[in-house]
Amino acid sequence: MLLGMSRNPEEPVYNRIEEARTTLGLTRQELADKVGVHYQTIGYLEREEYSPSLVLALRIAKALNQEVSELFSQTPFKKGK
Amino acid sequence: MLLGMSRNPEEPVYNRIEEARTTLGLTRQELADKVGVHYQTIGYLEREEYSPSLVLALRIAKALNQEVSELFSQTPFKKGK
DNA sequence: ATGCTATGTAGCATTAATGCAACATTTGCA
DNA sequence: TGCAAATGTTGCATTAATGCTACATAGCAT
Repeated sequence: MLLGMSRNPEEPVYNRIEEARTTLGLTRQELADKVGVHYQTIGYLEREEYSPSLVLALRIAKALNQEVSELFSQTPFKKGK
Repeated sequence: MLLGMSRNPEEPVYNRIEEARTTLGLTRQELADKVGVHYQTIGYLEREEYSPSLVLALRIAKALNQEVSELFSQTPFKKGK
């Protein structure tokens, strides 16, 4: 009825969170504070260990002044946008 | 320690899935098949009983030929777009 | 009326997303 | 060098999202 094996979903979602975050000179902790999650959560997302809920994706997009479609994609991003 | 009370989250996300779906003349079952979920799941989303994962939101947007930001929002939609 | 199709609802099981704590590692800077 | 901040990683608990089954209801044909 239990197993300590979370972290590692099925369907990948690629993102540019780290790129957009560092562009704004923000630390993970600061971004986490802005969107109201733990700083580790930002880490998991940047490393693409799992994909966010839609609500979180919307909050992050707003915090980073980007469109959801500019930040997240089902297909890998090319270099330098 | 348990309660059969799922269905009913905290933070609402508004959407136009039903509007976009009927515009295309699709049934819930058909949309569900296109995005690979249960037809009830589409129902729960349209009634805004919970919000989708980002992956599902991306798939739905693609199936309905819309931008994620056109389909989902943290603030209610006005009438007729 | 009968029947069919689309939709609403309820339960319960499973899995992914997130919180949170603890500790390792890396990097920059005094 | 060493310290401190930022980040990586692990483990476990909790909750939301989804699957799935079953049944009720509503509308629209024939």
